[in-house]
Order: sequence, then C-alpha cells, then structure tokens
Amino acid sequence: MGPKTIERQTGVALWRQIADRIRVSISDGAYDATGMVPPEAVLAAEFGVNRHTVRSALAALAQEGIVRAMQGRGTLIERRDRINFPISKRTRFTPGIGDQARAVEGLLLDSAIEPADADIANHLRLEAGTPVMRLEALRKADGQAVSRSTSWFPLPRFEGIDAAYRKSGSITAAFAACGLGDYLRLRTEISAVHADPGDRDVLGLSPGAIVMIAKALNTDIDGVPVQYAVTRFPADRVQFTIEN
Amino acid sequence: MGPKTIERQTGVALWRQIADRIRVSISDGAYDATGMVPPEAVLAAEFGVNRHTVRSALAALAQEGIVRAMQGRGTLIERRDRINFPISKRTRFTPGIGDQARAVEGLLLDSAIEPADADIANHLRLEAGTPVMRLEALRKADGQAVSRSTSWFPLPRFEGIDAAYRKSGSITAAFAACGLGDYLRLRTEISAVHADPGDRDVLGLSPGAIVMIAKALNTDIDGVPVQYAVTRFPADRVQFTIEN
DNA sequence: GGAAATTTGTACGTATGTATC
DNA sequence: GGATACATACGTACAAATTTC
Repeated sequence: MGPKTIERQTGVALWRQIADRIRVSISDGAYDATGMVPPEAVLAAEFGVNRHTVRSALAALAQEGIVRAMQGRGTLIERRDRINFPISKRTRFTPGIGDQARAVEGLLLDSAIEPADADIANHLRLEAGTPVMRLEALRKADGQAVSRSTSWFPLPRFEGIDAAYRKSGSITAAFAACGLGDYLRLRTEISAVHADPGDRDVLGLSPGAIVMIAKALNTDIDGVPVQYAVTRFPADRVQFTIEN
Repeated sequence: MGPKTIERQTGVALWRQIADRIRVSISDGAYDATGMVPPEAVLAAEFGVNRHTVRSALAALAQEGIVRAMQGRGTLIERRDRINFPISKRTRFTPGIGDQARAVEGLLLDSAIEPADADIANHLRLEAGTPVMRLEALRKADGQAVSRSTSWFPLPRFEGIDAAYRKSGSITAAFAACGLGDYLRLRTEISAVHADPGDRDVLGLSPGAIVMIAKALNTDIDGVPVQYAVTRFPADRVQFTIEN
C-alpha cells in the first residue's frame, strides 16, 4: 500500500501512530512469513523516525499483548486474530463466531427496568415511558473481550430475561426461556468511533483504539420488535461480513 | 451515556480526544436543541480540563468546517451530516445515497491494466497473473468526499470500463456500457482502521480520523464475479445500514 | 439606551510530554 | 544519558463582541 509516512503535530504522538499502523499490518498478515515484526532499525527507517520512537510504539503493543520483544532475537508476534462476525436475517452471536473460537462466553454486567426514552420506544414501537428491560453484556471469545452491548427488551413479555441471560450467557437461549423460539434481524446500522474510556476499560483497549458500533433491531417471526441492541466491537479484533 | 472522562499521557493529546468526542456528539444530534456547542467553560468543566484545551479541540473542528466560533455568541454547528449507505443484494452507490445529497459525483483518479495478485485472483475466480483492470475512484456528495475506492475488473470482459466510468461517474453506467445490465452484491466485509496519510489527503480528513473499509464482491446474475472493490469511507461522514 | 452577564479572543507565564541528536 | 526544541496543558488575567434585563 501507500508510503509509510506519518504526520507530526497532529495531536497524536508519533509512537501511537506507528503502533496503530503496525497493529493493522499484523492483523493483515503482513509479517506472517517470519512471525516477527521487522527489526526496530528497519521500522525506524521505514517511518522516518528515531529508533527510540519505534521502541515506544512496540512497548505499547507489548503492553497490549500483541508482540513480545526478545533480546537478541527480535520482536515476536503473539496474537493476530480478527474474528469475523456474519450479519444476516438469522444473525446470532454465539453460533456466528462459534467455529472461530473455542470458548465463547456472555457475561451479564448490569440490568435494570427503566422507562423507554423516545429513541428506544421508537425502535421497539412502544409509547415513550413504557417500562423496558435494559441489559448490559460483555462477550468474550477465548478469554478476549470481543463486544460490549446494551440491549432493550419490551416488558412484560421478556420479564426475567436478565436472569435467563446470566445463567446461559446467550441471548438466543434467554429468548427461548421467555418463550420465544425464533427471531429475525430486521435492520443493522454500522458506524465507527474512537473508543471512549468505558470501552477501553470494559474491552481492554488502548487509547485511540477504534470501536465499530452495530445498532440492531430484532423482531419475532410476526415482525414485532423483541430487542433493540447497541453493540460496540473493538475494530482491531472484529470485522463484519454481510452475505446476500 | 458514560462519564465524559478523558485520559492523559496516552499518546493522544487531550484536545484531540475532546474534538473526537464533540464530533460524535454533534453527529448524534446531542446539541440539536440549540444548534450550538455548549460554551467553552461548560465543556471544560464536563471534561475536567482547562478552557484552553477545549479551545484547541474546537479550533480543530472549526478547521474541519464542522463548527464556527462567534465571539460573544457561542460556537455554531455548521455541519452535522452522516450519510447513510444501504447494503443489500442490489447495492449501488449513486441511488443508495441519492435522496440524501443533491449532487453525487464519481471521479476517476487512476486506472491501469495489471496482473492479478493472489488475493484479487482468488476473489474474481481467475488464475493469478491474469490481467485485470484496476480503477481508483473518489466519490463526492454535495462536494464532500464520501469514499475512496479501488476496484478490480476481469479482462477482456470489461475492457474500456475506465473510460466509461470517467464519462459517467457511475459504476452501474460503466457496467452497462460494457454490456452488463444487472449485477448483484454477493458479499461485503466491513472493518475500520485509522486513516492513513493517503486517506487524509484524498478524503480531506484530519489526523487520527477513522475510515471504515468495505471489501465487496459483485457478480453478474449467473454468479460470475464482475468486480472486487475495496472502498474506504470516512467514519464521521458515513454509516452503513443492512436491511434483511 | 445602558449596565450587567455571557461568551469568545488574546496574552503571558510555568510545567510536563514528545522527539531528535 | 544529557542537551535541545517544540508541542501539550494549565493557570490567570483581561479585551472584545453579543445577549439579556
């Protein structure tokens, strides 16, 4: 691809720009031939910076557990996984990434019954102020956090879905426990922003990291909304695929 | 949403973190009631920083043309558009955003006949090394750059598609000129990364900006690949919608 | 119209972070 | 590691434009 130029005095430190570029290169498999990052001196020359600056970048990546520097040998790539998340009419989280990770868990972080604000009510086709169940969940694949979601469910239809999710770690299973056997993905909106401190904390991201946001509406087979969800995915670990 | 905390000594300047947060708030319509950004002193208190730091953030947004500060009055929001780009079996660029912008243009930046590398050949179901047409295009909506794409087309089927695209500014029209009346979107992959200097240059982005990358495969009605495209969209101007 | 309050613009000084050599 | 240069962030004070009462 393009030249490895970086820009100064932009509000983003050079070492961070370089760390972000190397992270993407690793993710793209650019260094798969050797399983190593090029030597610091080579990277410094490529980016046109001092070797100390490259060292700062690699130290940040080592902190994230992506590389490990070994004296006298070089800098080893520890992890280069990007999970693919398929989106379709039958979008489900766990089976969707099931064959890409050994262990998939869903953790209930928080839940509460709250009056629906105008936006949520509109999506779920309720009157504003109607009580809804809000559910915050964290999903992990092989121990790595891959998404952080906030969902809203209409009440009283899905009373107790929080307890069911806590037990099963799966939305599909929690729906089944509430008597909903099948559901469909009606619409998904995808955007991307910088991770906020909450994302960094919950998902274990570094500052300046990117999260992709999927806003999704699920309905039952009759087209009645059953869930509106806003899910935040770390962009360096996840990508989406839409099959038509 | 969450608290407006920001983090220090992370390689990303506070003013840039704050600029990014305000840009998203504007995009989300958080300030639509007044059409103004809150006063500098209020923002400074919210983010827990000095007023000068907020001023740096607003200066960056003013540079992007998103806000305009007016002495004694406040800081006016100039632009808060996020174009929605629908993805479906019949995904097309121009009609897809047609009702959201008055003028949509497609500019041919570059084109060349090249041997397909392994990745491109695999997507287009060709032998590696087979000549293909590579086409670089920039798309604008109301004068604002909204995407930068690189497409590959099999030859000799689409010989001259670059000239047809230059004339029409539309892939659909260029396909028609080559005798292809209809085509389907088979698969789309979506990821997000930091804008590289090329993106910033071509799309007019600020450093640290985010681009969403859509890798798309189009086929004719018989399922034969006709185009593989990698398109980069500025995340602060575009979102995707998938309707199932 | 005039005074006060609000809000952005400018200026100086100090401390710390970043990057080079 | 030390010296140097520049960017970042804070603190304070006051000027200039606009709104409010």
